[in-house]
Amino acid sequence: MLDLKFIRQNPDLVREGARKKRISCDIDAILRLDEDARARGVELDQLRAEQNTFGALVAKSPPAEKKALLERLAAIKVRHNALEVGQRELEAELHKLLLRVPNVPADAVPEGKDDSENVVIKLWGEPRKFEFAARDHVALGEAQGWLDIERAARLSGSRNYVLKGDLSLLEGAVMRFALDMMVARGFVPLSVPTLVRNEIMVGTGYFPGGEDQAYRCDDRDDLCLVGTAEVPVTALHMDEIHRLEDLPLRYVAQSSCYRREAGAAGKDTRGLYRVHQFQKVEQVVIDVADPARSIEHHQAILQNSEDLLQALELPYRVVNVCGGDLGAPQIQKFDIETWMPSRAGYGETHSASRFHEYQSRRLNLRYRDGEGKVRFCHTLNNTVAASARILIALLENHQTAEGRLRLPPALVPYMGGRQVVGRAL
RNA sequence: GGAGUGGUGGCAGAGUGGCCGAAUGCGCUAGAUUGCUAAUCUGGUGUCUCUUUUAUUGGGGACCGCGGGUUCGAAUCCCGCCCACUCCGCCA
Repeated sequence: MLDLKFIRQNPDLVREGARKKRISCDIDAILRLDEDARARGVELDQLRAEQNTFGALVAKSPPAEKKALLERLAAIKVRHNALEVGQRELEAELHKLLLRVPNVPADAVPEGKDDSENVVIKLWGEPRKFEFAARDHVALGEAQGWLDIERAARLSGSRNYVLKGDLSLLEGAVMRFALDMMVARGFVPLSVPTLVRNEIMVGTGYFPGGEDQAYRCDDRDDLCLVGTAEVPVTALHMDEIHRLEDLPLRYVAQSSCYRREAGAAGKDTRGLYRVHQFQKVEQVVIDVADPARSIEHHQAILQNSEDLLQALELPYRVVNVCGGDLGAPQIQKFDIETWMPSRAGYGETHSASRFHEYQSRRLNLRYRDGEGKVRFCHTLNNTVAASARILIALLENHQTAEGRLRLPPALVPYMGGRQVVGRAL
């Protein structure tokens, strides 16, 4: 959410930001409502002030004077109530619109309509050239008895999977490696709920707008399954005012992630690429409202994930996500795409976002600065490792000619000291 | 799921219709005092918002879990919800 004052003072900047993101929103309607609401607010405050002064007199007045006072107060109340009802409606409407105003993207965000116009800013590693007929992760996984998609479909429908044996262990190994790496870098590990209140989804910017992508409980419970640990971790300190010396907060959390993938029918239907449930280790940073510092954090959390991919010996590229592919909440986003031979291309595995105050304003997540002023925090997050997709990359990039799987040295200690797993096919 | 108790400022805790944005204590903070530290004394110490001022400042309004209601007036009374705790039941 943007500051209403900011919108008032920079309407063109906000309009231009929305245009760049290809998100429609009616700034003029907001400004009109805002002006109207403030005018009514002033009048309401005046009426309340009168009410307060005369009300206090009632108690002290002799009975003879009370009647006149009460009559006067009754008149005030009539006007007040009429105004107040309208004011409530106005404010509710204003808030509704405000929730949908997109954050203003950074100048460094490239123009573009969708992901095809994201700008590659870095390449690392060489895609491997196979001197044998390479299998895709499904073929390899099924041949090794590591992957069972058919039975998973019986349990839970399409886009689900069962991992078995060494692949199940490998999932745990990657997650634990990611977690350990982040803890070594000073991030505080958290285990958090994956079922959160509706309010938390709004606070982190997923609602309104993303309802179709989230699994919701029925109306017995006001709960949603999160698509990422970003949600509960970023919201952990909502409604709090942090002391300056407690910032920055650096958190890392592993969680299950749930995505409905509505509207993706027929897209990426094979294998583990687009699934309803996966494991992910996520990093979240909460710090002071300093744009330069946010940029430093952004670089740092991007680097963390690059370091992980390099340790896993997986070729990747970093893209600067263009306006049209950016979500409403982000100032800027870098995606990391990892080489996946079966796609003959790079597939998105990480997403590093910078939000400024957009989330913290919704979450009422604040701190007291050096002058004692209360301000909204800046928030950022990035994937460290997301299980299903990182397994695709590991299986496909590190398969051997015999159909076995070579493990990068970083994972060897997490797989019982083995350097290769699976039998020769 | 049933029965009960409770939710007040950073924390503890008083407040049961106007004298309450809220006692008191702790914490924090500034100053005084003391060779230093500790202790003691004095002052300050919530958030949001409108308005005024170049700014400091001044004035108004709102907020005592959340949302409604009663009343001229609500932290206080009533209703709904959320949360916590205790007991019972059920269950991994």
